[in-house]
Amino acid sequence: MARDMIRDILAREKPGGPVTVQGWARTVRAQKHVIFMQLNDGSCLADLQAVVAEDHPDFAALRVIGAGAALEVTGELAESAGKGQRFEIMADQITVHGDADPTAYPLQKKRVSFEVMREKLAHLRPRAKTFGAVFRVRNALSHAIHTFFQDRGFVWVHTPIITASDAEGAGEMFRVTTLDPVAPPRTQAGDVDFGKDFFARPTFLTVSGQLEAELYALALSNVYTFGPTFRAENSNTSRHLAEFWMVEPEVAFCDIHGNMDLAEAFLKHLFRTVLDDCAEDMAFFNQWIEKSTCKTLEHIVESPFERLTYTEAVDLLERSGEKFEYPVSWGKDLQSEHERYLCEKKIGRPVIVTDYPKDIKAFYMRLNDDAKTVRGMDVLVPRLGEIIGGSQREDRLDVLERRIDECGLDPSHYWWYFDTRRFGSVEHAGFGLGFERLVQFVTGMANIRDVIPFPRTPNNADY
RNA sequence: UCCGGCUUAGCUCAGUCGGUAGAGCAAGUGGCUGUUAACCACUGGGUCGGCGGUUCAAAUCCGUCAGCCGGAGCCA
Repeated sequence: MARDMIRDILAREKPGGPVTVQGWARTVRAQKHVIFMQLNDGSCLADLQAVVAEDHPDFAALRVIGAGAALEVTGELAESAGKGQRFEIMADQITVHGDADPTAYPLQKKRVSFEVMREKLAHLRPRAKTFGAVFRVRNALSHAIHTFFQDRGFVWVHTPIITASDAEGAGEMFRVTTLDPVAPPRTQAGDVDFGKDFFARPTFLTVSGQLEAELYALALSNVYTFGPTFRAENSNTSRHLAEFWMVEPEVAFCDIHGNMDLAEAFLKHLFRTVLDDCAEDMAFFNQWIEKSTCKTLEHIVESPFERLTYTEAVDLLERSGEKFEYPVSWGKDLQSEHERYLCEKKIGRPVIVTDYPKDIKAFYMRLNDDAKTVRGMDVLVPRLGEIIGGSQREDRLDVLERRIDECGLDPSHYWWYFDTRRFGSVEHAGFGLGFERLVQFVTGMANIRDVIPFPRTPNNADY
C-alpha cells in the first residue's frame, strides 16, 4: 500500500479508510489492554497516534517498542476516542523496521537542552520537535527566496566557492591548498611557493559572491546569488558561523531607491510566506521559543518601511534624550542599541538608514556628491537590528580606483572588476542577507548554531 | 580574541567549613479503567570536563588547557 504522509492525513476532513503511515515513535504508552504509539514522519510538527488493541497478535512484543523506533503502521483512520487529537489509526499491520534500544536512545520523553543536542546529538536532533520545525521553516524560506526572485525574472548565478580575490577585505579567509602542510615548496626567499599550488596562486573559500554577481548583473540585468560563504574569524557568539549561507541580489540600471524598494518587498514576501505556509511550526515557535515572533513578522509585513539618512538618524538619536551605553556622534557606526532604539521606540516599524560616512563603509559603495558619504543602506528591524546591508555600487572607474587606494587594497586583484566600469558601466545596486540570521529572526531561536543542520564554528566540525 | 559565569548519573541540577556523592526526570522490572511529557511501586546507574599542583585527605583550594553560556569586538 502506498505511504500516506501524516501532514496529509491530518488535513483530511473526515476519518475513514485504510491508511499506511511510516515514521518514528515519539513516545509509546503501553497499558494492560491497549498501547498508544505516537508517530512522527517529519512532514509536519504534529504526531499521529496509532492504537494497538489487546487482541493484536503481536500485542506483547509491541509493548516493549521504545521511543525512536522506525515503524510502519497500516489500519483504519478513525475519529479519536480520546481527547487531544481528531484522528488516530486503529493499527492492523505493524512492521518494526528498526528498533531503538531504550537504554541507549538519548531522545527519550524528557527535556534535552539545545546545547546538548548541538554538541552531543547533532546527528539525532532533527528528530526533536523544535529542530524539525526549524528545518521545515528554513526550507520554506529558501523556497520563498527563489520564488521571489524567479517571479521577478532574476537569474540565479552560481558564484564560485573557491576564489583568488579577497572580495572586500572583510574578514579572515580559509585558505584552499593541496600543498604538503609539513614540507611545502619554498621560493628562494624562503616563503611558501603558492605558484606550485593547485591553482598556481593563493586561493581561498569565498567570503561573498557580490563582486562576481555584479559582473553578471552588468549583462543579465537582474541576478541573485544564494549559496555558502565562509569566514575564518574567531567569533564565538550566538550570531556567527564559520560557514553560512548568503543571499545577494544585484540589479543593473538601479539606484539606491530601487534597491530599498526591492529589499522591502523581499522581506515582506518572506515573512508573509512563512506566516501563511508554516502556520503550525510558527505557532510552535511563538508559544515555546519567542512569544513575539508572529506579531513582529505581521507588523513588518503591514508597515511601510521608514527611510532616513545616516545624518538624520544621528540627529534623531542625539535629540532623543535617551542614554546609550555607547554615545552617538556623526562619523561613528551605529551600535545595535541605536538601531533597535530607532525602529522599536522612535519610529515603531522597520527603518532603512542610507548615506553613511564613507570611512565606515566598503570601497565599492557609490560616493555621494558631498564626498563624505556613500550610498550604503542598512535595513533595521525590531528585536534584531540590521538584517540587510546593501548599497548602490560605485560605477565610475576613476572614483573606484581612488577608493580602492584609500582603503589600502591592491588594485591588481581587481582588474576584472574595473573592466565592468570601463566597458558599458551603469548605475547598479544590490544587498546581502545572511540566511541563518533570517531563519533565527523568523523562528526566534536564540543561537545561530541551532538553525543550520551542521554548524561550523571555531573548534567544532565533528559532524 | 577580550571580560564575566559555568562544566557533578543518560538529562536538569544540589553538594555547607576540604573528610571520598545526592534529588527529580529518563531508563529497567512489576502493576494499571483510552492514554496525551500517562499514572503507581520498586531497582540499577558516577574516572565530579582534561592535565598538573597544595594537603594526611580535593567535586570543593591554586595553576593551566578545552568546551559551553552571557556580553563585547569583528561582521552576515
